[in-house]
Order: sequence, then structure tokens, then C-alpha cells
Amino acid sequence: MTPTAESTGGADADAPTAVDGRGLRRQGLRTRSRLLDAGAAVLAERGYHSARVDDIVRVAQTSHGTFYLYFADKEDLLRALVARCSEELTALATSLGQVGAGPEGEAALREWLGLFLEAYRRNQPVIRAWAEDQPGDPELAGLAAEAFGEVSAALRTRLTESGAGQDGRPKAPVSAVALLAMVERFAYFRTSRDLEPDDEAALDSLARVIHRGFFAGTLAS
Amino acid sequence: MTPTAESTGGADADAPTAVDGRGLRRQGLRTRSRLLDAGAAVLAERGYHSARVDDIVRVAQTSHGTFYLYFADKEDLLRALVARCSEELTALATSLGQVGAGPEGEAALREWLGLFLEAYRRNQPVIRAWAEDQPGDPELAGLAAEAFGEVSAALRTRLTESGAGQDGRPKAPVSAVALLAMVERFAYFRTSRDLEPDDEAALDSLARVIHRGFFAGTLAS
Amino acid sequence: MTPTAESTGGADADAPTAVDGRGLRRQGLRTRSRLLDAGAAVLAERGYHSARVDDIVRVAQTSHGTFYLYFADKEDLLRALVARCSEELTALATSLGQVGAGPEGEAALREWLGLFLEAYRRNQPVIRAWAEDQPGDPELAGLAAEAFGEVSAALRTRLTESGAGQDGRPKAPVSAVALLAMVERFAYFRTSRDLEPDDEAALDSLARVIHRGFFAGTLAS
Amino acid sequence: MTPTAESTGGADADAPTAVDGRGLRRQGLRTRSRLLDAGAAVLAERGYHSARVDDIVRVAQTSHGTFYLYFADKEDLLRALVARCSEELTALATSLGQVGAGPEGEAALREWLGLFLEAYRRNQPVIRAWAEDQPGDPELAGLAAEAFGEVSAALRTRLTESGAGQDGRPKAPVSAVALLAMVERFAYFRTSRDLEPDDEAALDSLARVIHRGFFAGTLAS
DNA sequence: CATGAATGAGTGTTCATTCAT
DNA sequence: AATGAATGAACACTCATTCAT
Repeated sequence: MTPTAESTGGADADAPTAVDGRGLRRQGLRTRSRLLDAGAAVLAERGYHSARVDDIVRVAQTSHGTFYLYFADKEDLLRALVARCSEELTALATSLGQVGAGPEGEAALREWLGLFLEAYRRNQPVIRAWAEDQPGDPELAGLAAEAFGEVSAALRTRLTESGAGQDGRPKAPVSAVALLAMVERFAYFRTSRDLEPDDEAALDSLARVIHRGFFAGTLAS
Repeated sequence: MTPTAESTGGADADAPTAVDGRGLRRQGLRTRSRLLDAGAAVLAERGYHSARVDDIVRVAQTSHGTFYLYFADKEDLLRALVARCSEELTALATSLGQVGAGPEGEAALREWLGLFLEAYRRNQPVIRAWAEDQPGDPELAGLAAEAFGEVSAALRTRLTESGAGQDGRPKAPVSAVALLAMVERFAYFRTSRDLEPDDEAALDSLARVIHRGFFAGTLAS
Repeated sequence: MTPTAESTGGADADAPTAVDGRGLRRQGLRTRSRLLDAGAAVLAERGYHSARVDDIVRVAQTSHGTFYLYFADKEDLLRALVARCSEELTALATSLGQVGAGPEGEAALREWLGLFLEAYRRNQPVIRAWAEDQPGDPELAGLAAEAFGEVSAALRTRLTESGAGQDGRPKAPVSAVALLAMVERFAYFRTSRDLEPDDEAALDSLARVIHRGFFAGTLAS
Repeated sequence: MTPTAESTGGADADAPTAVDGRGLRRQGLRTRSRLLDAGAAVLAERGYHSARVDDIVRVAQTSHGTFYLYFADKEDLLRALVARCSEELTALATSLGQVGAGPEGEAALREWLGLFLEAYRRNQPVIRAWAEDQPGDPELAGLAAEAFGEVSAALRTRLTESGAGQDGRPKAPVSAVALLAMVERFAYFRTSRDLEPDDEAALDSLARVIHRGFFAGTLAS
């Protein structure tokens, strides 16, 4: 993931908008950050398409004009939020260490799952908006593809280490995607439906399912 | 699924719109069906929010006025498509029979997965639109919750039969959600990213992962 | 001047806007024409940039939406008016017959000048707007270049017939431009400054100046 | 040119803006001059309405705040440029000496035309902007009327000297306007269209046309 | 003298929905 | 049963101008 969060990348070179936080004084940085937070908040309760620049501005206690001083677009704000979120999630993905076949492997997995689910919950509004606007903004689609690639690559590594593809066990590439699918969607279901009051138990079970399915050794007959 | 598919409001009792296909002559049915197909097509390439009634009408080769003769709303059209899709998917979910711990269980699973993935691919545009518009339309959210409930219940049944929750194996409710999450998202990834040229092999691996993780018996030490 | 009055000529092929009057029923044609008239009126008193779509719509007694049913743009309306005007002026330019060296030539010239000045006065608001928006709209600039070319070509023909370039008389191409310049700007000054209450006398003098300068034979020593 | 160059309003008496360059220290003068140049440059490539204060400020390498330290308005900057330009052009107009009926008259005319065309070319951006904004700013309109008046008066003098109005030759007032029209518009066409690669020859022809039409004596039958 | 930040009224444009025929 | 035309509330975005430092 490159640090460039520029717009579509064409003739925006001379755009007056400071796309990133660079080149801003203290006050400017504070305002920009207030707008980002406000954006996240409004996104959370209305979704991307229904989020009005007006709402964001009201929450951030600024003016319409100020918004466009810091972001080229409504989409540009989303992109900034998405970049933040994408970085956090890929960092998390690569933070998963080797997962052993035994109980200590399951414990490590469980801990990591807890972190992931928590991060997902925190970022869900942005993720939802991200998905919502993908068809309309190729750049968002690109970020998504990139994040998907990085995360699944990290998982593939872990799976290969654990012997995926050997002894009749499932192939690593497919497994990585399946694992990512499961974790991501489970996190989504958990946050959006009102599931599982008992988080700890749910985590236990999920960790076990995943460990058994993806990381454990051969099965007994 | 309740028979009321009308808007959330109340005064629609005497609306001229036939919510379902009932009470229409041959020509009317054909027009309505043309609109549904056009809707699905437009949804497929633009997503719900970017889909214009104008586009749908143009593809269906009708007029704006005609559209509102058959549907109360743009949302109403989506609801009709969603209902169709929801029925197909829940039917599919309940069609999964008992899954044994042995190879024949894996084979049955594999076959069912093939059907599911295929159905998902066919319905993806509608599913995407469905998700996109959920926050704005409580009725769609309700349909989603309902479908989610039915499908996960069906899976719970199969998992319980297979001994979930016993001998240190993961609990059925969580497992059902995890399984659904994995299947649904895997299908999504497969269709939206350009994954896996070799479908058959991918299916093999996926079936194996799931069988091992959710349905197989105790593990070897 | 081709009859195509389409937009910039790119991907507008499937635009929903009926760019020309074609394919409209009676009512549609009437509305479109009302908008054109209103546009001309508003342009007349405010100029292009200060003309608000809102004003045009109010004068035409229609709604905002209707405006965009018939024109893609504010610019598009201007283009339609300009096309009309451009046609009228070039037609007028080519309507000038051979101009003899004697008094009957001057009389013919005088008559034509009267027509031109009148047409110019009638079209001045559009011409002003045309000039105003040229830098911003290449298509308008193109129309202008085209009209300029046609008119000066017509004048060149007349001048060549009259012996321009012979006997130490000025060359036809430059003369044509000079003549056009003079007529056009004279018309402009006359309409925008409050000149010459005595129109007939002014016409006499102008015709004589032009006849002497451009069409008359050799000078006395 | 009256000394009031202030806005149309009245309460500007204590405005901090030095309307002219007076009362500024060296650095101030330099900044003001940088802004004027930048203004001319931006006007040249975008026209008045599309010229953004932002652009001017960027080209001048200053800030928004500074701009309003030296000019009350965007219009105020234009007025300053226009005043400069107007002075140059009227000076030029009055610099035309008597034009004799013979070849030496034509030569004098030719030289003056060269100067005028060159000055016009140099000032064209400002002239264009001037014309563009006239309807919106009465003061600019006033300056224009004034300049028009002075220039046409000067020409009238020359024409009267040369016997305009006598012997069936056109009347001086109309001729003066016609002459001004022709020169001004010719200059415009030459600069804005890409005309006449051969400037010298064009000048010859133009001078001859004008001399014949306006200054030469009686014509041969 | 200079500046970065803030402002908000104003404008073009879209699009779901309704209506007259 | 069908349709072309009309509608207008809603929204994103711009930019000249002011202000605090």
C-alpha cells in the first residue's frame, strides 16, 4: 500500500486541495481531522450515499466551504477514511504469527481473531461505505483489491507453513480465500445482526472451527 | 415471509399497483416481467443507487409512466427481485441433506456447494443491491434477517446432527454462522474478484476445508 | 455549416436530451421554443455568465427540470441560439450580390447594409453571449470560426469581382476582413452606444465610405 | 478620465486600499505590480469570468489576504488594468497627425496603423475582459464610453481636415465611427483568428483601403 | 506587510415521481 | 395499457471575500 492517497491520479497535480495532511499548520490539521471524524460518524448512521456533506459539516462544526478546502470531494473524504482503515486491517493481517497444530496454535489464533473482530467492529461503517461506493469509484475498487491481495497473501503464508496442500489437506490458495471470507463475514454478521451475547464463547468456537479446518494436522478416522 | 410487500406507509390499500403479478392480463404480465429483467440487468452494471429508473425503462423499452403502473417505487422493484432471490437461496439452504463424517459426506457437501455457488453467481447483482439499500429500507432489512435466520437454522440442524458441540467440537450456533459466512463470502469473492480459473479444484478444496472444519469427527493426536 | 448541432461530439450519442427539435411532439416543440425565446430575452439583459437558469425558466414559465429535458446544459441552450443566429448571418452575407463601381452599386450596397444592421441589432444579445463564452466552449469558438470563414469568403468573392488587387487597389483577402470588421463593429457600436439618431443619413454615409474604399474604381489624381 | 476609480458604492472613503499606487513603500509597490501582471496573465488565458482570484494570487506568489490589501475587488484589479490600457490607446489615437490625400498621407497612416495594431495586440486580454465585464460594472462601461468618445473625436478631427463631408464625400462623424470600428475589429480579428502570416503586406493593403475610403480626394469616374 | 484558514450565499444539475392524453 | 411531458425538492460544489495571527 503506497502512502500516496491522491485522487484518480490524472491532472490533479496542481489541485489546491491538500489531499493528505501534509503542508498544513496546526489549525488546519485539527480541522481536517475533525472533518474525518465527522465523516466517519455520519457514514456510520446513514451510509455513503445518504450521507450529506451538509451533515458532515454540521457535525464537524464547520462550513461547507471548509470541507472543500480539505477534500476534493465527498468521495475524497471516503478515500481518506478507507486508506486509514485499509492500513489498519492489512497490518493486522500480517501480524498473525505462525499457527501451530496444537492447542497453543489455537490459542494464538483465538487471540488474533479477537483483535480482528474488534478492529472490524470499529471500522465497520467505513467498510460498509467502501463496499457501497466501489462500483462508482475505481480507486476505491483498487484499494479493495489491494487490501484483499495483501491479506490473503499473509494468510496463505501461514497456511502453507502449517502444511496446507499436503496429505490430502486443502490447497493453500483456496483455503486462504475461504479463511478470509469466513473471518470477514463472521465479523460482519456479528456486528450487523445482533448475535451472540456471549462473545468469549463465540470466540472459542470460532477459533476452534478455524483451527480444525485450516491448521490442524490429520484427522482421526 | 409475510404477504405484505407494500411500502412501509399505510395508505397504499387502493394503490393501482399490483404488488405481485396477480390480477394481470397476459400483456401486463409480459411488461412487468420485462421491467424486472431490465431492473436486474441495470442493477448488475450500476448498483442500486446509480441505477436510474430511466435506464431500466430504456432497457425494458417502455415509458416512465408504465414503470409506475407496475411498481410503486424504485424500491418496490428491488423488493420484487429480492423476494425471488431470497426464496431461491433459502430453498437451496434447506435442500442440504445430512452430511456424514466420511468421504460420502464430503461428496454430498461438494455437490451442494456447487449448486450454491452457481445460484449465488446468478443472483449476485440483486444481492449486492439488497445489501446496498438495506439501511434505507427496513423491509429489505427484514427480508435479509429472515433469510439469514432460515439459512442458518438449516445449517444448524445439519451441524447438530453431525455432532457439533460434542467432544470438544465447536458449538452448532456459532458454527452455523461461521459456515454461512464462509460460503457466502467465498461465493462473493469468487464472483467479484477474478479468482480461481480452475473451478473444480477450488470446489474440491473448499468442500474439504468445510468438511474437516465443521463435519468431520475427532482429530488424530 | 452542418445541420448537426450536437454537443462536443463525444459520448453523447445516447444522451436522453433531444438536442435538436427532432423527435418531439407538438407540445414538446412549443416548450422548447418557449425556452429558446426566454433564453434570448434573459441573455439580452444579463449576458451569458450572469444569466441564471432560474431566470430563463421563470420567463419561460416552466420548471427547472423541464429545462434540462430540452437542453443538456446552459451552454447547450446558447449553442442552439448561436446556431440559429449564425445561419441567419451567413445567409445574409451570401445574399450580397455583385457590387458595381457606379451609383447603382452603392445603392445595392446600401440596401444590403440596412438588412445586415437590422439583423445584427436583432441578434446582438446572442452575439454578445457568443463572444463572452467562446473561451470556455471550444464548440462555440468553432462555430465562430466557421461563420467568420463563410462570411469573409463571400465578401472576398464580391471584392474580387470588383477588381480588388488590380491597379494598385488593395488585395481581396485583407480587404474582405477589413470590410467585415468594419460592418460588424459599426453595427455593434450603433446598437450598444446610442449613436446616430438619423439612421438613414448614417446609412448613406456608411455605404458611401464602403463603396469608395472597397468597390469603387480608380481614384482621380 | 475622472479621478474616481473607487467602487460604485460610497463608504469606501476610509478603505485601506490605495486605489492607485500612491502612498506605498517600495515593497508594497512591487507586490501591487506583481498582482497586476499576474492579473493580466490570468485574464489572458481564461477571460474575466473564469479568472479566479486564486489563480491570480498563485501566479503572483502571494496570498488571498494580500490581494485584498491592494485591491478592493476583483473588479478593482480589472479597473486598474483597464485604466492603463485606456490611456495608452487614447494617447495613440491622438498621436495620429494630419493625413494628406497623397501617398505621403498613406505612408503616415500606415505607420500609425502599425503602432495601433501592435498596441492592440499587447492589450487584447485586457480589452476582452473589459468588454466581458461591461454589463456588470457601470464604471467600466463609463471608461469604455469615454475612451470611445476620445478616440472617435480625434479621428473626426483628422477626417474633417481631410475634407470629409465635402463634394459628396461621407460625413465625418459617421466616418469616424466607421474607421474606428474597422481598425479596432481588424486588430481583433488579426489577433484572435490566426490571420495573415504576412504582416507587412496586410498593413499595406489595410492602409490603402482606409486611405482610399476615408482620406483620399475625389474619385475618377 | 503578509498569510493561511474560514465562510456561506449562490448556482447548475439530477432524478424519482406524477399527470394529461 | 401506455406514454411523453412536466415537476421541483434536493444536493454537491464554487469562489469572492473576511478574519485572526
